[in-house]
Amino acid sequence: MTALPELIETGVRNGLETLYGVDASGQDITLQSTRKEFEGEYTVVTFPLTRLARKKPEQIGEELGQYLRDNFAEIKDYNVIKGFLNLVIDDAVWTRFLLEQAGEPGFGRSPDRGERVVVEFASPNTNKPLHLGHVRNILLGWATSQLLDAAGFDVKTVQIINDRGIAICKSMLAWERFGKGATPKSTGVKPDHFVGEYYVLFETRFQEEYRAWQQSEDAQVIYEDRKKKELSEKEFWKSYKNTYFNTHSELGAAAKEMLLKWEDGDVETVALWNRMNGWVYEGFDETYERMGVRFDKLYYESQTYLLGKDMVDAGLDKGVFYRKEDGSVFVDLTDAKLDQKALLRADGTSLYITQDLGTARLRYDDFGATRMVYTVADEQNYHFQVLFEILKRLEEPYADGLYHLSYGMVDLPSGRMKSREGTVVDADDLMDEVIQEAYQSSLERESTSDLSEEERREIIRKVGMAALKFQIIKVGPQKRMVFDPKESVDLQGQTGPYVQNAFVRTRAVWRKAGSPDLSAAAGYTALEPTERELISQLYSYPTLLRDAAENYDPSLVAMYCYELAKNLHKFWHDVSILNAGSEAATAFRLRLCQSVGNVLESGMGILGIEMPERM
RNA sequence: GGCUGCGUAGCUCAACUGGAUAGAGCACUUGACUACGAAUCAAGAGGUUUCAGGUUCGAAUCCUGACGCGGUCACCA
Repeated sequence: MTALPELIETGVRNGLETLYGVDASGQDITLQSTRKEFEGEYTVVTFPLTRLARKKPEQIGEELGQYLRDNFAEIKDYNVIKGFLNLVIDDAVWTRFLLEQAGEPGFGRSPDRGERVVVEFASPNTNKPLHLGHVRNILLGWATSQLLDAAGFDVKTVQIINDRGIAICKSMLAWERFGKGATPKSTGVKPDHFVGEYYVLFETRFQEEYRAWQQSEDAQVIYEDRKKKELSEKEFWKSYKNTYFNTHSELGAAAKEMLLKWEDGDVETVALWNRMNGWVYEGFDETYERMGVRFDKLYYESQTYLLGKDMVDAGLDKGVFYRKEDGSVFVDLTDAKLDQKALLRADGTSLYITQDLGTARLRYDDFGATRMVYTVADEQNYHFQVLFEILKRLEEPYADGLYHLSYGMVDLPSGRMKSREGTVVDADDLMDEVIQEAYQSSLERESTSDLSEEERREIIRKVGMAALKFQIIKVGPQKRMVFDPKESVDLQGQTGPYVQNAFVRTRAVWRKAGSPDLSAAAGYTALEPTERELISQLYSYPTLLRDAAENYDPSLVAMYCYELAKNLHKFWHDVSILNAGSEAATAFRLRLCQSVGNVLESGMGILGIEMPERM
């Protein structure tokens, strides 16, 4: 069976040729699904055809509609409204599709492409626990990886963990000085939070030190010397903070010394570093597991930050890069409307971008992937433009398959999250809250009262996580989004639980039906509008998945699932299944429920959302 | 300031990439459970798509300008 959109498009082209004698092979046919208020499933827009056919849009619609109806059994009828030709598909097409194709295992998924893609997401620092920003990153990255998997790619998920640098040294120093040997175990604090507390403690102590110093004579001299008219004293000290850290601060000096010792491989320092990072990973693993994401490989900056120098050499040989007199290496990207960018310092040490060059190659060597997706917030758009341009000029074999999955930051109603103002929303707390929310909501219902405590807890977990995940994933990646943690996460309306509820209904009716004989379904021919709507929606699932994958946009899948669930609810309300009046109708509707349920489970599964059998 | 992204109902988001009367949910008003599950359904109200021009059969979408809000402009990561 030819896919309907292709069938219609070629039909239109043939029609144009037959009716008007014009060659429409190069003509784009504007085809869309028919809006709800009109009859039909597909709509051809005839405005663009006026130039070819040299007739009015209405007349083209009329003539084309007749041609299509007469020549294609699939097209049963048509109607024309202004420049829109609405086509009514024969019910036999829908029933055949439902009974023969929609139920196939893996329906909607594309066949194997034999192409590998690496998807990076999460990639946190190790000095603090994960927060709401990471949550969006992780959900988006994971869903995209599953989406690409459904589109036939061989997907590997990775992250690069920033486990080195001054930040973790601050935590280490604070723990060493003020921790008195406390451990996550001895305090009962989740290990990554434990480490984060020492990072915060460092900042607190540092601020105390800084404020005390501001009263000193030295400080006053500096202030008098450098103050600017437009800055108040308070603002001046705020802007001077980094300089203070690097020049006067005792704590700052100690932290920097610790970093140097780490870089020198000092045994004690490295041991402490390992210990504290170990705690962090233990905590992260718990969070990842709760979120339902896995990684095929972890990269650590401590092991990769020196990479990329050989690629700089290769670039110099190729003449893509150039060396300045002081020995630093640059690339000139001004002809690509980008800037000049440093790749190596004068002292030969590497930079962030150098490391990214190296890890790109490393991933290629590790996986042989021809595509790589980087899930990183849009504040790094420029960085990735530069990175990708450089890799292209180096003629790396994967250079054409690079994609920056850029996403907008998550804002609170009060604006951007700021750790200094203590407005950061913790990932673990957030999950606790939504599950608590689902628990409260479940108290109002009796539907699972016969289940064991453990089963009910599991359902509540699934419902809460679905609410959280769906709320975040349903927003298009590029869009900055507002998330209000104080406002309870919705469980009704356009939400994850709403979709789950539709799924649960499809299962409930099957439980009730027992194990029925469905062979009578073939005898059902006259579809209800709500059934036709559901089936044509199922029909579009494979295309939807391909589109979403091509655009790296899981929100399209979320919206699709919502729409499908919505129609299932309407169907549920409009028609009777077990008391349908005929064996054929009951059997057919059970099949329909089954297929809708499967697709909902498949689509939501791609988003990392689990479906409960009951709720 | 240069570059860049965004601005849609009170709020959170859509709009199939230029197509029909700009759609959903939340909140608000109203109706539907002795029915296969009411975490549901149905109905109402809510809009000068920031503003001003332009392109064309047709603009939330493309172009120009203004206003507003982000991001980014290191031999930092």
